[in-house]
Amino acid sequence: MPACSSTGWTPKVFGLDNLGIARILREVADLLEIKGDNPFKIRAYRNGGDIVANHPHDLAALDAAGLREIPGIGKDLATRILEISAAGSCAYHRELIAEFPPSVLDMLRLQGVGPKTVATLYRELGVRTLDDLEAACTGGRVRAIKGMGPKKESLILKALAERKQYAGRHLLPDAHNTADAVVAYLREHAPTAQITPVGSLRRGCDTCGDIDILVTGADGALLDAFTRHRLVERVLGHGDTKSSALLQGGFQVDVRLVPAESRGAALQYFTGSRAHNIALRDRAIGLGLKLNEYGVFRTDDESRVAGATEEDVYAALGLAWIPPELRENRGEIAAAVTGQLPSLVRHGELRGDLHMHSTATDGRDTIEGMAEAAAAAGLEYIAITDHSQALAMANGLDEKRALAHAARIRAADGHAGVRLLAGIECDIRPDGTLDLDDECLAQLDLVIVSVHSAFNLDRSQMTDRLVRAIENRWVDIVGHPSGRLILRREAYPFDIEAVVAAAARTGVALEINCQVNRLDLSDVHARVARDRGVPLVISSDAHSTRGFSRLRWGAIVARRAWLQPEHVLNTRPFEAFQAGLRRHRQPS
DNA sequence: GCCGTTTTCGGCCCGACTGTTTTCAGTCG
Repeated sequence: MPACSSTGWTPKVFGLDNLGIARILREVADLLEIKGDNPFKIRAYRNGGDIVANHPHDLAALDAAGLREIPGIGKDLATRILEISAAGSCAYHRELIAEFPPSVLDMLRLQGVGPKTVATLYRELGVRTLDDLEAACTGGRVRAIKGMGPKKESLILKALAERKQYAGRHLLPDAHNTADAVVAYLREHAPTAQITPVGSLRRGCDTCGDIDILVTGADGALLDAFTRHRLVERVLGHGDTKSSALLQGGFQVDVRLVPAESRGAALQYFTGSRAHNIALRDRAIGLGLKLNEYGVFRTDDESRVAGATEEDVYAALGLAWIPPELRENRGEIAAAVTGQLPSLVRHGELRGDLHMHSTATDGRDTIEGMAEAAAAAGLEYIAITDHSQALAMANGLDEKRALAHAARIRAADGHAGVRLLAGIECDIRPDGTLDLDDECLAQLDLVIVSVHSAFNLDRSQMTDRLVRAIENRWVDIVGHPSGRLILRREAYPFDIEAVVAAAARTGVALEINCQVNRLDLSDVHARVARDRGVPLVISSDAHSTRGFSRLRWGAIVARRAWLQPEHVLNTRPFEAFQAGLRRHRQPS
């Protein structure tokens, strides 16, 4: 737990949270790259940005010594982070902005446009914005530059058009659907080949930028077939071992052929995050080995040590096989060295689902219908948790209706062999009080509390709101605790440490909500909760009988958060689950 | 800019593909 030491603490005026700090560090890296600075310095800043963005604790609360304890943060980065977290920016960043207008960074995001091109366009043609760039291309000025030609020019124009059409990233389930369709198509053309999606999809990241598919046991004809897939809009590259194409809907799909003896090494290489792979390569070098996508080789005589299976590759590096969801360089390599990797929870281990809606409010199906669908999904128990009155739009329940609804749920207990709990998803008002009185909440079997309004409170107000709600005697679970909508809305600002501490103190569980654009808590926050001994639940928030299939995505988030079955309340049998709820615990 | 059982300097992951070249630089993952 980070603590503020007496030295180095600066009261914040324009302070930034981790994501804000990370954004500036990454921007420094981009600007240095355009400037043509030392590539390793660029990497240090970019790496620093990744570390800050994924750090579970609020770095603004640390002093220089505390920051420097984080691997990858040295003297200079610690200084920059302190400056940014106190003042909202740093002098070094401002110096770089003075050299290159920040609008040139938009150009870096274009497919096929890198830092050298951006620098050249700016210096030779004075291109500062995407509009400038479009004008330069249509005016034929880009092709006049040495090293560029008409193809480059039309490539940039296409990239500009696509940028307008597609935002770039996609929700994990959408990526899965597209990947499944492409894999099925490839299987038709190469029935005996081994075809596996890798990359961020295999790691289970909540969004995917593109889809990587690895193929063993096929030849170039399969790549030809891939480029003829009916959804392919544009072929970005087509060689002997790799083809890239842009699909309708904005997905970029890369298909790579690898020989059988390299399959494991390629699976590893194309699955691991950049940080995980760099750490593994470092480790290989330390062992006198070289790791690339073809295998593990001895440095001295280039002889092959491993490569056919992932297990062999990790074993050659002295490591246990690491589940793909953990390959983010967040401690998994150290755990693999000492044999302390977690035994991750699996979707099939979920016995219950604690968050769903029925026709009483905004659900589409009846209590009995939900019970039948739950049974079909292999669940042993569910909680029906309709909305409370504040959500008038959803026909939310007042105390009287909530209790009448609870009676109906209890009357259906055991329907289709499923145990039913009479619950509620009760709104948390802006001041942290709840939308139903305690007398009503006390008579229910399970109470989830959620924020559905007033997202614009400041950080301390939102933190107080959540903590106050958690402290209500009858609250069992906090639903979608951060309020984020992936690719649409950032999480509201709040202090995860304070919320987790309150949950730990009271025995309240935090939810991993499985709505595909929520996945809330996130992997990083769920891991904080786990580390503090807070119980978690994985819940579908189903609004119809089809909603139970979403539990799959929550299980992936849980795995990325290093959760084992014992960390997840709804892996327990019914009675043990009930005993784990806050209302049945003895007050401490 | 970071880091250290090869340590305070001198390393730092690396190969495929494309376009503009005629041997390679830039981009991407």
